[in-house]
Amino acid sequence: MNIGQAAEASGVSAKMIRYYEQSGLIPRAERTASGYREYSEPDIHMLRFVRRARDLGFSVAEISELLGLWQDQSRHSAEVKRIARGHIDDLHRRIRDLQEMANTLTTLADSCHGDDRPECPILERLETGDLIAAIKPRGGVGRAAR
Amino acid sequence: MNIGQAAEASGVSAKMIRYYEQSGLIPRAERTASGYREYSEPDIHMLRFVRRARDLGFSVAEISELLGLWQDQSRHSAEVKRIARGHIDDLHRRIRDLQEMANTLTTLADSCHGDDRPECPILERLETGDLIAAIKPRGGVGRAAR
DNA sequence: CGTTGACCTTCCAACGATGGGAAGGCCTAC
DNA sequence: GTAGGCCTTCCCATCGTTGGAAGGTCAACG
Repeated sequence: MNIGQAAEASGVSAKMIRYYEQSGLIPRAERTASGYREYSEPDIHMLRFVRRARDLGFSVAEISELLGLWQDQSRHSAEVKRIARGHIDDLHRRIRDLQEMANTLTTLADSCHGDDRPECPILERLETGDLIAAIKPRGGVGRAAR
Repeated sequence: MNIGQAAEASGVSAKMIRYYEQSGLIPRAERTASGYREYSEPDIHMLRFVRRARDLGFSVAEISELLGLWQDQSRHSAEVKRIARGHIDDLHRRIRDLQEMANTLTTLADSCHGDDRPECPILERLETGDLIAAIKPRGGVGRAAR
């Protein structure tokens, strides 16, 4: 199976398949005499595993761990669960940060008339820094969320 | 005021101040005879505005719009509100995507024994693709969230 | 006046995951 | 044999941010 067909079958773009191979997440694919990558059913299986883990927001580093455990018949499920829990915590942190931003900004927007006058509490608060509540005074809420 | 002091006073790192200047978000700073950037109170004011907008998760492009309106005495608050609402919608989309991931993964993790046996529903579901619910079948949930 | 250390300057690179595109080779159907 | 659709590698861009190297400047201290 060509890389294009593998991409189609797995839902991972050909670009990303090459990238995953190059970065060591997945093993080097077999090659035909002319240099084309060749994929078999187990390969597609693995690619789908990777895509589903990506859909759950796992980083490539985490997926690398998960793939290792997936292929390790003597794994302990506790290890898998630990990785999952860590990722869930990460997701919750990001959700909380975004929610704080949304809450603050919603309060600001609600207090803005939104008409053709220039007065605007949103700009005023951004200017004075009196961001009502819940905004951490320093330390990268905006950064952590990106 | 030097860039270091401006960074201290505004909460924007010197690195980022240079980057913002270079990318056109903020105007070119005054320079001393020896080439050092010089910042005055209004400059610090603007930098603080930028930092607060970043803390609320606005992109640099959005901040550019907001800065323009901030300095435009004939602005319409409706325009500011429109940008804010757009960003709030974006935040909610990202929150929803992350929440879906967290929900699915929590369900999976809850069903995993987490002991020293290899059996693990998390890996099984990643393998089979039967991700219980709420996971969009395709189309970059994982991508959109990053 | 000289040295030292803390600052500043510009330039280049990296992160993480992904897409775009160019230049060139291969394969298949007609 | 040729067209056009694949494939290959390589480089670039994104976005916001940080790190570092190489070199200039400034203030304080002896």
